[in-house]
Amino acid sequence: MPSYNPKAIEPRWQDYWDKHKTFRAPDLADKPKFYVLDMFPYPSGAGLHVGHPEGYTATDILARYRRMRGYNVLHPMGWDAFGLPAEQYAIETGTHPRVTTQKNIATFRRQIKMLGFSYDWDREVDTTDPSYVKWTQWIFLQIFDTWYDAEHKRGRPIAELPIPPEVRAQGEAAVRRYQDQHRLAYMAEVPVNWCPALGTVLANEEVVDGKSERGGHPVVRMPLRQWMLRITAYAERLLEDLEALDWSPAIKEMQRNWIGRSEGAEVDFALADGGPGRPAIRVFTTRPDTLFGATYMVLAPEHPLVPAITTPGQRAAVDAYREQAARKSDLERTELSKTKTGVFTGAFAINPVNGERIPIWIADYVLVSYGTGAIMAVPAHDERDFEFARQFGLPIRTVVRPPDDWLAQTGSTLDQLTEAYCGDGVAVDSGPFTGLPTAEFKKQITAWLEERGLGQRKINYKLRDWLFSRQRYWGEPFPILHELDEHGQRTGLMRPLTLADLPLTLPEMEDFKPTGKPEPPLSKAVDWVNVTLDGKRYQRETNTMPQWAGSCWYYLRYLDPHNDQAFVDPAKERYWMPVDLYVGGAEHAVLHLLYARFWHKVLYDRGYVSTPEPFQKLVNQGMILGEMEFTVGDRRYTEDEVEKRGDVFVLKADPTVRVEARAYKMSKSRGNVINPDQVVEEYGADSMRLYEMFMGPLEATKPWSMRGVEGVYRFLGRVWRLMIDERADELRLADAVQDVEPDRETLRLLHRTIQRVTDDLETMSFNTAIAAMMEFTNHLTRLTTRPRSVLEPFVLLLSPFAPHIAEELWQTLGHPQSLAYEPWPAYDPALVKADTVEVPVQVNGKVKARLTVPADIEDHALQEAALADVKIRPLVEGKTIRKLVVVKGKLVNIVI
RNA sequence: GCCGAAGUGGCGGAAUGGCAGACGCGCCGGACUCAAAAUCCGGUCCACGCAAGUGGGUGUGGGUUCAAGUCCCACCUUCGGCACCA
Repeated sequence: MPSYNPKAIEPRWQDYWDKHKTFRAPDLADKPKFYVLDMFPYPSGAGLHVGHPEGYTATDILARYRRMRGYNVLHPMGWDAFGLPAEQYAIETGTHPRVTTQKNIATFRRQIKMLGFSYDWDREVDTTDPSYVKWTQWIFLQIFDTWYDAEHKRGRPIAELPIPPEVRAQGEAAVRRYQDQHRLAYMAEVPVNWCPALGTVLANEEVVDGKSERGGHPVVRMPLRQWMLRITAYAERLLEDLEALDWSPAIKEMQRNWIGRSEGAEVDFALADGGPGRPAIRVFTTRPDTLFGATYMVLAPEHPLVPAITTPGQRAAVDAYREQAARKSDLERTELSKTKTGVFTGAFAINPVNGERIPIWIADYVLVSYGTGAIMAVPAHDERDFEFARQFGLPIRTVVRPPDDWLAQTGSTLDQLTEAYCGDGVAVDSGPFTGLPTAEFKKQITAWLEERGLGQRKINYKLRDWLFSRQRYWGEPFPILHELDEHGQRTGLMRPLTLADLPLTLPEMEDFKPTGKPEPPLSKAVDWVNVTLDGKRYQRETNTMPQWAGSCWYYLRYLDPHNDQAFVDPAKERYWMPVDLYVGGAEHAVLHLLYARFWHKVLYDRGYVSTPEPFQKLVNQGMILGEMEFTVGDRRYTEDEVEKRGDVFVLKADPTVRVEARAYKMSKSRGNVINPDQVVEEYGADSMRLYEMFMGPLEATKPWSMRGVEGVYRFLGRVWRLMIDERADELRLADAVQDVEPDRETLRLLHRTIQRVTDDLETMSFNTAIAAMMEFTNHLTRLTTRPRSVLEPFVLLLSPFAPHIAEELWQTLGHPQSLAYEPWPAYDPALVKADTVEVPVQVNGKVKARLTVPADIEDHALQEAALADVKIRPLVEGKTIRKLVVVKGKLVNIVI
């Protein structure tokens, strides 16, 4: 096989690496460690997508590079294998999800192995494996066993939760209930997103525009008793600790927005006309400085005080509105938000700052789940309140003076606003606070309210507690038993399983279909559900955990995947953590990363991990789009049929027809999906890897191009021919390869290339690293004798990118061992420098001449040479030189 | 609407404030070949010109600077995220 034949080379080296366990990472080595992690895939039935190898190749290159730099590299792969699609498929075909899942994993493993990634396959994890589930359940029990000590800002064992004496006085059951209310994992009756088509409840995050994220099925709201994780307790730390992480500003911002911290005040509005016993209405506001402008209040329709305050005359209208709101999904609530709706309750409240009576309304633009579920409405300074006030003819009172140009621009006057002014300003019409700027007002009014017991400073978050249960079969069972009384009814008390009881595996069931009701399929496994323990009867929890559970800690299991005594050995955890580089798609920017960070912090508080954050550096690879398409309406054209005229593409045949030229997201329906199997079949894994890295910056969205793959394939062919005799029948070195000293320029270019590739690897600029190697290859191609001392380091440079061809060449160059642990080539800075350089000479910033001068030329010599140049002299003669800029060894600019 | 990222040849893209377009694709020409493919060599931002050359050019308009794709201000477009969060 004398010509480059990846099909012959690649499987052989993959076998070699497998057999020799070349990439096995020793547990605890003296070497510095480097933990480089990919977001593990969900093994879907569709097989690997070209998007997967993009991130995997990037991390693989760095893993191989770091090994050569002497690091102990941890580079693992596994399967996020619980999840809806496998179960959906199972329901449709009657196949057990375990069967489908294992089949899909086998496909994914084959495809990933065919790309030659240097994973330590001994560390492979599968979230559905009972030995993995065991520890997912164990971690859940740790969360269950933890309460959040707000004072010390950390999670602590539930046994350390202070029990108020009045609770203790009520006895053992009361204490347990009190504890259960404070656990980080707790059960609550919550309005959930019930999806009838999927037969499950979905997390808020799994609902997009009122439809299920998977499948786009409609979702309705209904109250249900569910498991919740108290992620909100960690909101502040999740926010603060972002600071020190080496993540892209975009992702950090997305997480910050999701957490949605806002600072303000809670203020109590007393009910008018009420006796001393009537409760006050508490609102949250970020603008306590606008209290004097509050002209009405709004409660969420679900607010618990609504029935109590509604006057008889308004009851019918209020009840009707509440019922209507309850039926509406979130989608309908927002979609119909063009015009605001609401109903007056008939009740009035007293504005605490001025004693004014203001009406209390209910409206669905106020959400029961945020803040206190009630607001004070300041229509002059809040867009939503302004719109509502207009709708219902409520008074609008300006209490912050807008800037004059804003008034002019909007056509407003101080008394007649045409829209709400939401900016800062100086207070007007605000009693004793009139004249204060917004920030100062906020401070003073908050203190004023606190003194009088009317309010206090308050921080609120958009982040909600995490709905953690699903009504599905294919997930981790909760390791929880519900206590039954003598009548077989649940008492509400729970008993966690112990480590010895784990893993609690799924019962084998003939029928794992959803029940069609919010009753989980596991409830049908009667034998499994009913348990007697220590003479007491229990029922197992029949919900299962969501897919996120397994992915919240898999990066820890890789450290010690076969340990059956602990989820990870503490010494190994200390050695490897944190993850030095985590690469994956931006679709996980918020949820997976936030959930994993939350679990990690709980484990950290409980002393099981040593770092407060799991992922030190995070990089999101960009999306790979399909090939460029030229379309007019639905009609597609080829590149040859169109041309560019000015800024747009038109048909060659009819230039009046404008052609849409762009690349689209790959999708089955569009028919533009690229299959990695085919690419590897045709060009080999090395070309696939190289192309995905050469397309452009890792983080950019970029279109696929088969011609581009061909381009890098040709490059590898050129590299091959640099060293291999193509005409020979046997694999042997070309005659041009000789043990001679390289010429000066070749040596310089070699060192320059080492420098460029090394620097680019450090900054993950893979595309330019490849360009540098291409340039060097072009130089070597022109040489008739090619020194071995140049080719060998070059092969090492190439090896992280295209490992199969590099191993093959390395072996042919006479090395019997894999190059995986060869030292990375070093460059000599002295050799990188050229002897002479070309320096442009500008006159008034325009290049007019070029000088070839010694690289280390002194400024004054360069200046003289520039002025003396034949092209420059006539341009400057007789003119006054106003300024002369000399950039050392780089450029001369003469300003006249 | 708000937040974030990005706009450079026919295409993907490259450029610590210092020669815009590296590298690759495509295209044009040449060599090799009976021929083709493959390969190798050369050319390829646009306009004018036989040429030497001249002028223009990094989404638009301004600004800072000896010098701006790069820095500042305003705007336009595309992509991604959030979206009644008080």
